[in-house]
Amino acid sequence: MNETFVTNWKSQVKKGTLTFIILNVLKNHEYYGYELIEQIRKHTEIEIAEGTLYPLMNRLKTEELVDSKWVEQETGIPRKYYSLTEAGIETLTQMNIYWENLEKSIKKIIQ
Amino acid sequence: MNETFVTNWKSQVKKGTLTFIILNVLKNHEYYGYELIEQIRKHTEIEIAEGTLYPLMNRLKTEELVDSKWVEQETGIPRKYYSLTEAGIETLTQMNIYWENLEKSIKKIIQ
DNA sequence: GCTATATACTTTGTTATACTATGTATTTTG
DNA sequence: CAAAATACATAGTATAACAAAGTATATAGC
Repeated sequence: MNETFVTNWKSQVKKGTLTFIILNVLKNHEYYGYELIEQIRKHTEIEIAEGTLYPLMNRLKTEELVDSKWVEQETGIPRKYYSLTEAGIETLTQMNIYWENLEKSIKKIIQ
Repeated sequence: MNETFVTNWKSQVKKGTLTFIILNVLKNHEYYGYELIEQIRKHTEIEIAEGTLYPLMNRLKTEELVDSKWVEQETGIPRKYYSLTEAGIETLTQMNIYWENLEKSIKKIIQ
């Protein structure tokens, strides 16, 4: 079969959806980068490479959709915690509307 | 607000979803390129640029997921009709599984 | 004590793909 | 007769996921 095609397609699907997922996850809870990867891997079946997440978080910060703060640990490496900004919440609202619409459209096409 | 971000995000979401949508549309019906754009615009709210569709269809043909045939018109420009190949159907099955999973995961995260 | 693994963040280079813009050609509409 | 719609095509640009590599600390096994 065409394994490369499907593999590649999955990676393409992540463009956009990852941003959307991350922002939604941060809606109710602060997380640090490594934790985000773990949480999403556990609760969904989506694998996020570190080389994907950290640049993504920096983009979100540049866009001022998320804020970050370093938190020193009693033991171990300091963690950078991310939280949604006001702009992030507003943007997420728009994204949720678009996604709901898209999801319905696709569902309609599939069945 | 951050309009550019959302606009850009929508374009990113299309990467991957477009391929998925096109293949699903072709599952039950043959269409020609221009018609695909129209059908999808009417039935969903997804806009596909011509400069997006035609290269996409060529990729799908190179990957042997779709086949195409020119059909002369009694009047007007000949149309290139696309249909799914066997490989296309199998690939689509895999994609549908992944999508269903992703959709559930996102739904779980959003609620 | 040493090594491997896990944690935690970063950067560089590559690749795939949507989009803008432009072009060709035919047909229909005002 | 000009403009818009139909129908396909391509070149160039921008974006984002990913692999791979690196830094640094902590822990578990031998």
